[in-house]
Amino acid sequence: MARKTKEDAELTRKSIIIAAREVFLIRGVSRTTMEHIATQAGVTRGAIYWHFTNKTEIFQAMREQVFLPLIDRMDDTLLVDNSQNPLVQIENFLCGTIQLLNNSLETRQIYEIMMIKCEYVIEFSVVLQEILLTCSGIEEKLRFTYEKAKEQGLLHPSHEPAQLAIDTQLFFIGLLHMWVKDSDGNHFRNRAIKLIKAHMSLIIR
Amino acid sequence: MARKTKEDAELTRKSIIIAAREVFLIRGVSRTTMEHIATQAGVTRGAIYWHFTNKTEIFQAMREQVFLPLIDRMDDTLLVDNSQNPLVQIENFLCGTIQLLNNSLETRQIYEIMMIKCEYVIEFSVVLQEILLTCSGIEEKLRFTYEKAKEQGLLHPSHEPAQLAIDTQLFFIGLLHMWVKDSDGNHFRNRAIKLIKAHMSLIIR
DNA sequence: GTTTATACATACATATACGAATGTAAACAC
DNA sequence: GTGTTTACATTCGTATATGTATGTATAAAC
Repeated sequence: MARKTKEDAELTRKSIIIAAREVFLIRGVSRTTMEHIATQAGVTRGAIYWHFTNKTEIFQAMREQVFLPLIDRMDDTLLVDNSQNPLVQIENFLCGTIQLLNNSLETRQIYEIMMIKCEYVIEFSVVLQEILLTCSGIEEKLRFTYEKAKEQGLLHPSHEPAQLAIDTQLFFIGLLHMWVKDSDGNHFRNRAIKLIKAHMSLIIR
Repeated sequence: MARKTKEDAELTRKSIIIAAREVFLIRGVSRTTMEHIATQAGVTRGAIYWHFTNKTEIFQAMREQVFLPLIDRMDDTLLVDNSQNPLVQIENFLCGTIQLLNNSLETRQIYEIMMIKCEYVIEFSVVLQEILLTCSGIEEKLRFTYEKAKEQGLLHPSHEPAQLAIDTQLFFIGLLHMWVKDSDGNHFRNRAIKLIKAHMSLIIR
């Protein structure tokens, strides 16, 4: 059909990513075909192959929409802002992530896709490596913040920042996984904020 | 070919499940075909269709091999054995699971498949429900054990058994997920036991 | 205003997967 | 020892997915 302007082309590119997200969520990444995505986006496979070389590239484009903001927000909340109580900073970061999941359908769906609608085979091993790297980054920033808390005497003397950082990180990874799986919301989604506060209260004294 | 005895048939059935596990691990559940499994098992698709109606049924048969023992072991460690310190019981249960993963290739692979090589689409929603149910069971049993600990004065007065149970559960879910993803072993696998002890030490006083 | 590159749609060739139907030889029941 | 069922292997039809090649109309470059 008719060629479109650059702006139009960028629009269809984005609509393809949105369509992919919607179909990934329902059918899982492996089982969705280019045709599924094309139909959902209201284009043909030709359009998709013009913008992306294959499905993995669409997946990566989708993933960047949530991971880059996550790291930014983490830096903002944990590293930059130095005015607050470090423990409150951590709590704010964790609660902020949950609130983001609650408020942003897009983020919520992409998390769900990445956690339970995707098979991390060799083809996706790069993604897995990136996830591990991101986790290392989170652990480091948590440790940094817990160290600030220790310096300010907010922690129990026997608690080591490194241990607390990992414990909080694993708690939160577990929470995110259950948050995603608990689509009814009764077990984890509705209680997430309370669970975070309870976790932090275990650490304070 | 020649018909085999009942024992032989049971053997091929089991070899199909083993083959499925090996292929699932490499290619992911969605991307493995019956042909892949058949080739790996040294049989034809005909044999597989004789023993199982479809791939999901093979997956379920594989899954039962680890989930039923898990629940049994949980009951044994947390509920039945009343002689020990409840907090030690919990630690033993958690460490025991990690040791099982270390010692049993089969368990390790099935966990990996269930966590990062499987897409939980509608077809597998039953599995997801079962996982949530199992988690509820774990939480309940942890709470029961933490209540015993509180009765014995082993907990800090401000710590509620219900909160501790969820915190420990989420910590452990996170640990299992990272344990599986960390195939190099440097970040989580080698440190898992230490991390569990650190987590429990946060609770003791 | 002509040319060229772009942004797709369409068509095609190839490969793969599934489930069912059919074939078959030996185990088992009698 | 014959009939029947079992435990598969083989074959077939159909559907679906992929990537590429080609067609095409227009935006943009000049």
